[in-house]
Amino acid sequence: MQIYDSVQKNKRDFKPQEEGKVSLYVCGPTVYDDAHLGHAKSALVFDLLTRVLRANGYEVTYARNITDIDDKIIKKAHEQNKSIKEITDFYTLAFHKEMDALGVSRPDIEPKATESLTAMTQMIQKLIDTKHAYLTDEGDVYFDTASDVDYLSLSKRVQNEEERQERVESSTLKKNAADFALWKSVKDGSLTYDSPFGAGRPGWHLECSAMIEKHLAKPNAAFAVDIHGGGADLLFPHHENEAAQTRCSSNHALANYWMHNGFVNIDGEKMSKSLGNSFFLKDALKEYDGEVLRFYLLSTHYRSNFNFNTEDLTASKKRLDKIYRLKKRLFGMAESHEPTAFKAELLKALSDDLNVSATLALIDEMITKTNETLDTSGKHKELKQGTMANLAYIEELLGFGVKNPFEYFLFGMDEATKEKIDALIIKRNEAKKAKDFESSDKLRDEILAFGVSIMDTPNGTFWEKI
RNA sequence: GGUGCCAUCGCCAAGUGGUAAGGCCGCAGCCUGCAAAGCUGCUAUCCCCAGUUCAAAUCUGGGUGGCACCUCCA
Repeated sequence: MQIYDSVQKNKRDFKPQEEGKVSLYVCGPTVYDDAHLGHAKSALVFDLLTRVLRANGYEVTYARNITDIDDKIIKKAHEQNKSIKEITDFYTLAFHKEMDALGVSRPDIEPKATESLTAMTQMIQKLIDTKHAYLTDEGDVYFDTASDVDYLSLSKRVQNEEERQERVESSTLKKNAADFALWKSVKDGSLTYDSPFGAGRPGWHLECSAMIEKHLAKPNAAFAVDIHGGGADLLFPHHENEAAQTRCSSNHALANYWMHNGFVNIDGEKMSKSLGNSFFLKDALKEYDGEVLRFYLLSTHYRSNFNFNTEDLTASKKRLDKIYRLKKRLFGMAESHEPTAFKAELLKALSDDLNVSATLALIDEMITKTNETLDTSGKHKELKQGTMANLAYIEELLGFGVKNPFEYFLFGMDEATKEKIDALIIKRNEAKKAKDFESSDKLRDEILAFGVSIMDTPNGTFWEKI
């Protein structure tokens, strides 16, 4: 398997530290608002990664955190006159529901900041003991970036002299502009947690380092985790700071491989709430099957920037439809347990830094070839069983085609409408039988008006929601 | 200003030295009462210029045009 390392900036052969075992940590959401398409993209990318790693025989331990301590959460709680926990529980539940709709498997470990405070304060203490952190007169604890010779080695940023010399306003009492908070003292009576450094709240960067240490790191390994992932925006300062905290408080570096997924834009513009509906995942899920969104968001390579628009989304839906039509065509067939060339090629393509485009090309070629053979004559038992195995592998690796194919084509249709359509189809077939094509075509137009397409086959007339 | 990424058919998008995958759209055809679905065929020399090489979309240099990060952000 090959993985592009966004710190070394090249594709590297993947080798976990411990034979056959992979530890993966991904920065998850701050639960103060509904998830947007960018959250979906990130979750989807690392879901795919874990599937491919597992298919390659690795035993993967995947952790993705939930940030439930944050100023934005507190602000929202105040605005809505609710407790912090009400807010975080609500958005955590919503996040899970939406990820489920996208077919994103749950991580093995999902640590929360509120449940990691001991790990965090322990890490701060270590950093203070080793002179990598200092306490200010106001009770804040800052990481001393000047004490870490490797600071900025991750993002390869150059700190200019001006910045280095800068003495920040006396109120913050930071030694260096780049220094970041490990613990913020809070005296205004709002939410605080106890710590040896006084009441306050942990700095945001800290939780990931602490959680990794607590849940994934092996004491004697050179790297705390094999792979660390997240959105491209997190490389600096978030991951830079995480890396600094870990290397200065323990005897290992944070991660051997770094993976950063590209950003999602909407119609060429950076996402913002002013753009309205499609910003939130929950709204997109009202309009489209979660699996269509999954297919679409994964169809572009994870490192590229992604430009969300309905035209491309429709093209993706049509591609997914083809998988489901083949599933309908072979519905009920047994599945071969023999290895197929297709499965090997699929895994090979995905193992090349998640080359989804090459993978989708393989899938389309497989579908076309199968349909072509099926069109020519009846039998082909072996082909059918092999194809069922191929489709099952596509489900396992990519999560495409996991639904009942008949139900898939009914997305968003209520019972009453379905009954109306079925009734019209019976009427149309009667007209067809009587060779009254004028009536039957008129009835078809009525059916099409429901936003469906219909197809006459030797086995009867079927319809699909477009 | 600093750091970095990108530029392939109308649209989406692979391909990182050996002569341009795949999908959507479009056109022609098979099938069909007609359609739909499915299948077949057709559609690019890779932003520009110069260079390296037997050979470049792929390497180098210079342009031009996008974009991201540097502040909370997936």
